[in-house]
Amino acid sequence: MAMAGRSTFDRIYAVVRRIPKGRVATYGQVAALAGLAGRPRLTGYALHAASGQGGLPWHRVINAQGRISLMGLDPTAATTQRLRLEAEGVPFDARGRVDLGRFGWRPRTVPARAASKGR
DNA sequence: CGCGTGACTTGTA
DNA sequence: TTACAAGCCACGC
Repeated sequence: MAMAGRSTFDRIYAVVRRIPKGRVATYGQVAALAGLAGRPRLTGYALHAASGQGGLPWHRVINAQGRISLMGLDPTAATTQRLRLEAEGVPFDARGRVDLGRFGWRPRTVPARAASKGR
């Protein structure tokens, strides 16, 4: 049993684990999917608390600017994050940003042909 | 229980 | 394009 008292953090972890490989999600995106719309900071907080958790693809979570927030906090971890994403096929541009328009995660994918039309 | 801080976001200048 | 301010909630002291 256990599991009854799902903490806010656990919900965030569940969402992060759902991010497919080769895609990235923003803190706000994760927060919204976790039922915490409007509270993106909690996502960052949860990830910080999960620092060291194995199996958690925390590196797939970046900020809305397509940038790695850890830059000013833990440059070392930021480098690791970037390397992991590049290894999964997520490229960074010269300014160190990811094109969320192409590599941003799209949950509930495929709105029929609406999306397949473009491209 | 109160205050400050923060892996954030959005809006305005 | 960058910089500053306000809103938001959980954790640590």
